Amino acid sequence: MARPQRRTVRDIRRGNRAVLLRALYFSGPTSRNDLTARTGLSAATVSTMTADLLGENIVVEAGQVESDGGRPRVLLRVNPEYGFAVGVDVAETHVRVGLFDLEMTERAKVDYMLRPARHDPELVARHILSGVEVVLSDAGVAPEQVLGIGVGVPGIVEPGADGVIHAKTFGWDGVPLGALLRRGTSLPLYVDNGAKTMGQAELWFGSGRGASEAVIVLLGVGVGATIVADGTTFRGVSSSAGEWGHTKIVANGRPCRCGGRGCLEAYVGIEAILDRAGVTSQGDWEEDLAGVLASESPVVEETVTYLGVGLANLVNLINPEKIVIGGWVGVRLGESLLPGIRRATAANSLAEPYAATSIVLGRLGPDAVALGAATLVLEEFLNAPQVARITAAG
Amino acid sequence: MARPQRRTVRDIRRGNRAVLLRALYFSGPTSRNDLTARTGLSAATVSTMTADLLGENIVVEAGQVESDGGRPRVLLRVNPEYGFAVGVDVAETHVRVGLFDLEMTERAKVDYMLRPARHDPELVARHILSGVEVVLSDAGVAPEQVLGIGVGVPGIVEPGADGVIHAKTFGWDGVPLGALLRRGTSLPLYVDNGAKTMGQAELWFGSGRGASEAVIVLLGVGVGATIVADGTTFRGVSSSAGEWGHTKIVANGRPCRCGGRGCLEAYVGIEAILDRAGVTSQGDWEEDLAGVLASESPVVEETVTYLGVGLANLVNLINPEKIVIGGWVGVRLGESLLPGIRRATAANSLAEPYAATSIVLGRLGPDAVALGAATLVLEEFLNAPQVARITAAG
DNA sequence: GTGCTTGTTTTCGCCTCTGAACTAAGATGA
DNA sequence: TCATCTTAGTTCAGAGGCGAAAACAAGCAC
Repeated sequence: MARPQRRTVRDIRRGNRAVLLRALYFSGPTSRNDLTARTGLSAATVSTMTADLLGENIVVEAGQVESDGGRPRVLLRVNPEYGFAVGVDVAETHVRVGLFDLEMTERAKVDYMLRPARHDPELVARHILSGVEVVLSDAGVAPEQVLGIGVGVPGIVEPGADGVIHAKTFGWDGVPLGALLRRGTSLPLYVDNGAKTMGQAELWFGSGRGASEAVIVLLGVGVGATIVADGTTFRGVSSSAGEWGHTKIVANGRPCRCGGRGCLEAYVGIEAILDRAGVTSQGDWEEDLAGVLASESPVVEETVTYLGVGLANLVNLINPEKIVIGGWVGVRLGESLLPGIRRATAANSLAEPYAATSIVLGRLGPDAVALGAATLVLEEFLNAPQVARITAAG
Repeated sequence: MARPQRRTVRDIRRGNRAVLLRALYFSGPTSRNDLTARTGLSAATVSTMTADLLGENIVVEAGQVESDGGRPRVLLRVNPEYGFAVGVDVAETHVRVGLFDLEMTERAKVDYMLRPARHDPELVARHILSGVEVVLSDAGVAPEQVLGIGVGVPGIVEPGADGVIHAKTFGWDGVPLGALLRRGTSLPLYVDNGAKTMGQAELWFGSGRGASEAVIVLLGVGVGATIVADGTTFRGVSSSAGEWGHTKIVANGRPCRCGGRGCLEAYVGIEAILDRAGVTSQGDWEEDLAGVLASESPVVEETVTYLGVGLANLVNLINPEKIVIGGWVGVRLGESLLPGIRRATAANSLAEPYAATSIVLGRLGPDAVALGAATLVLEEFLNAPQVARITAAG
């Protein structure tokens, strides 16, 4: 029942080109010979296609490897400077703009502080646009070299060209951030939920690397998840899939800031943890959390249990091969409590799917949101290199 | 990060052939002219391809439609008798074997009763194999005409050729039903969880028809779900995705027969409903449930609430465009309580994803499991018609 | 230098799609 | 009755794509 999609002989070339480029990107320097094995394409096709890519400067040579008794292999790699991607993290307290080359090395970045409760959409858009200018000039990159701008934001992002956002905690209800940005730039824009961009980053460059069915959970102020099915982020019909933090684990339980009751976030979100521990925060949540973890408080054990229930629900429903625990709260909890979290998950899930899952910690830091946002641009580039280039130039 | 998959020019033909056949199958009698519009293929391609399909007897003519002032269109349809599919429902109390033509019209069926607690795998396999012989001879269909056998079973089915099953309630732990069956037949076999085959049936021929992102839930003795992503059943890494009945909605809640606590099934499974209502069953659960529903018992309202929580978790996590409530308990509850179920779901889910979801009742009866199992064969046929035929013949 | 090995490119045949020209089959109206 | 119009379906030539195999390239060993 998959959407009918006619194919013509040209699509093959495009598809195989993407396959080749992906192989080249993820395997690092590789010879044409290796590429035939990796992609399954014939040597002939690899040869002509790499010739094209070299001619377009998308791929460059990267030395040789002598072989015992035969012609040496010429190594190829994706040209990291063929183009650049901007990644933006719009968070509660700041807007961060980073410029990345194709290898996702950060070339420049700039932060703008946001006053809490001052999340004027126009201001945020201005920060992003001026941030783009700043990082470009800092890194000496021309706008024509930029393949696109990825933006990670809190809340739900409607599908569609306007990038309309609903973020209750932000006071945004129907803010067309994409449209606001498009007034100031003609570069391709990709707006997505920040938990999803972080998930994207962990999937491509962090602990989720190589997984095809996975869930990357984000534990921080908010609680969310990125569900990965068949190697790509699952978005659901209106792009809001993955709102794990507001699934209920205690029917009619603790009230949540979303207005509901018994949400997972109302147990394992940072505010909930501190509240349940009876901590009145002085503003530094990280320190507060460290205090709770160092204490003998039963809240710690309870938190592990609740988290285990939440994770077990994912195990039973999604049956992933890997669960990555990310977000600063998640990583902090995991550092000392991962074995307990695994036990709690096992206790609440079915044996078969649990046995198929490995639960690991994320290994990217707080910059993962911006990196993941830039990865949206990279993904587009790898899927259809020439098209992305044209759009960017136009 | 999707699996690299090289394509050659031949794959195009295969893919387009599948596209064409699907269009023909789901649109009913259609002219070549309509097919060009529906598939996006050129008239030339449609012409040569339909000629092939007519030659192979996969497609047949189905009359004409006169047009005002031009050559009349010749209607085409899939030949319902090109091949047949066997669908098997292995349930707690019986094994049912049905023979379906390509239009999924049931041509013959046979039931075998199972004594409770007498679920010998060998016996079940023998029932299935002799059932296949019976329905074939009843319908006068030769084995060579059968494209495959689909089997829906309780529990988790491991991916792989042996069709290994883990079904706690059945007393099956690692039963290789597929391997047992293969000893008695050379036809292609498809073994899948019964909730998934039922979901498949509702998706293709029932209330889920046309939905691309959907969840079909099954409420009966057990509670499960079929998650549909991009038009196909999502299975997870080891084929056990969708174990919704054992997701927790009350941390540390009521004990469940799976050994866990607070599972959804321990609140809305039929045994749980009756237990919570204080009914001691005489054996006729349908009557018992009717009694509970007719009473003023608060258990009814509570059940609606718990079900709403479970459904809301799906809404938040999966963001489907449609939720179909199936299974005999689900349909019975839904008949009178659907508005309340919708309210309870709304109360426990986020506004945006809830607004994007419609919650409807399943419209296929208890035969949906066998029908869905046969649909597994149909799906294979539509995806690669010629390959399926060859396998069946071999 | 001559043979051997291995990597890369070129040549050639086959396959698929599409646009355009062409054929088929009925309606219409003088 | 028959020329003309309209719409459906088929045929053909051309372009683009892939793979097998032959050809070419570039080292090593003796």
